[in-house]
Amino acid sequence: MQPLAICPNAKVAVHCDQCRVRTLSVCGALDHDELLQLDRMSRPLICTARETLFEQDEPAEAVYNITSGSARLYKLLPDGRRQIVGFALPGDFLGLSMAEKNEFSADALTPLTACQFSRTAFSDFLDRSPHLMRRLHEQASHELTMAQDQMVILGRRTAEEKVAAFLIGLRKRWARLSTTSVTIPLPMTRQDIGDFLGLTVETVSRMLTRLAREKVILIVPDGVRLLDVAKIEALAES
Amino acid sequence: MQPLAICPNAKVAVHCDQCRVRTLSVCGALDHDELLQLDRMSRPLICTARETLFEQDEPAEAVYNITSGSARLYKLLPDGRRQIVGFALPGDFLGLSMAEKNEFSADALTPLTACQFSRTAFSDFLDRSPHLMRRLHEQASHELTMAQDQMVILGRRTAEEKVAAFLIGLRKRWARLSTTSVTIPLPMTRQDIGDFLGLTVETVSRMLTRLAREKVILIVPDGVRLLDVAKIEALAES
DNA sequence: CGTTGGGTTGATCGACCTCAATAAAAGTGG
DNA sequence: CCACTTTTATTGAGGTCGATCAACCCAACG
Repeated sequence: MQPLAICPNAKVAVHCDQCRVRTLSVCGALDHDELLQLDRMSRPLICTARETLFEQDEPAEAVYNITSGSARLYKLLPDGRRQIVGFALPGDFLGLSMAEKNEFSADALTPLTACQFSRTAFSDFLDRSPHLMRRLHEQASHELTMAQDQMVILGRRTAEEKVAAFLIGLRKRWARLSTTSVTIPLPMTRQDIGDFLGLTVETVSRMLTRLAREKVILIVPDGVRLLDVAKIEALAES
Repeated sequence: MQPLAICPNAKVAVHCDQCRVRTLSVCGALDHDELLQLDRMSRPLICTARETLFEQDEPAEAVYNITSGSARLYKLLPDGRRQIVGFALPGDFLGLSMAEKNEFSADALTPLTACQFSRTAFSDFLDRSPHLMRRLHEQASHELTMAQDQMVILGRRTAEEKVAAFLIGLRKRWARLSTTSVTIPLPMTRQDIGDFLGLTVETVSRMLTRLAREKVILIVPDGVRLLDVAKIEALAES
């Protein structure tokens, strides 16, 4: 039987009890019985890099529990300006608000797998499972806290601090998923980082280059390695 | 019996069934029975302008349902930079996340009244009332959506657009509370607006002056009057 | 009255953006 | 496997929007 892996080239898990992200995700709140019910409701989703999961303002037919890979969540202005409101990693739930319309667009940064649920079916299930409801709310509250932290970064930090805070924040999130590592995978482009931090590609590149020149980080393929964690945390300090 | 008013000089309502913001707030989800229980748990809170409700990183002893007046919610950086993460108006609930520590500080902009609950008692009540849990989650989801909209404003909009979007956003929120009006009360200072939008006081002042010079708004004591709603909406358009 | 906090306005500066060129990497089809 | 295109990343030169610094106004208030 094929286990669910965080690495992108995995097949979808056959059963929830083999899901590597279960304890981290909203499903962690469920007992065996509830898990079976939910399992029957889920459809596996496998998509390739660059593929769109859903689009801003479209009716939200499904909700998703990411099991592997990563995605960018973004809002577009009419003139094409883009703000990335978050990056989704394995264990993250998309559709927390159960709203009828998508608040943002989402597309895969890497090959991605997810458990997909009909939004209405999931919402009904929610009414029968207070545990899950509470867990979903905790997750939403956590997202809200992260959004508020991001507001501080966007509104009151310099370009260098933004990039440092971004790396530290991402490191923390990866750490929950795998063993803590000084190497931070960056599945997104510099443009994506810029659109997340309210900067241009060029400024992101310059700041990363500066940090590398000062031996604070080492730029590696598809990521960065932290050389001086104390220094970068000082830059990012909240 | 003294009714609960949105205007700041009101006394606290004696009973929930006279609360002017009940249908707008999380309490709107409750039936008569539940409302009575909650009523018994609540303590009235009356505080003056500038008074602090709670502070960032302190243990969260209480949660609040604002019944009149307004407050600013903000995060401080060690060096004194401030980011206002939101303004609380009547009907708003503070402590949505039920977290043990406050994620931000809050202080009153005007004289303010609220229903105060022990956080633990409210949390216990939540476990017995799925309606309220769901309503709280809806509220948190709404806050999350607003936070993401604010991220777009902070990251990808010009100073003029920021100020326009701020006015339109606040207008929408006041409209829920009172009859729609072209006059928008601004209980906060220019500094507060700047710290909300990632601008300096001077820039906020200049942008308001510019909008006034172009006859888009009229600056009045403690607020602005919208003269050209179409134009300001065009500037703020998402 | 003097004091204080909030608001406006002007002059100057600089952090980040824009535009442009180049390099490096990743696809793509023969 | 290699030309060829496309995408992504880097670097430099110059411009601009909003910040900074400073002066001043005004209303509230003891």
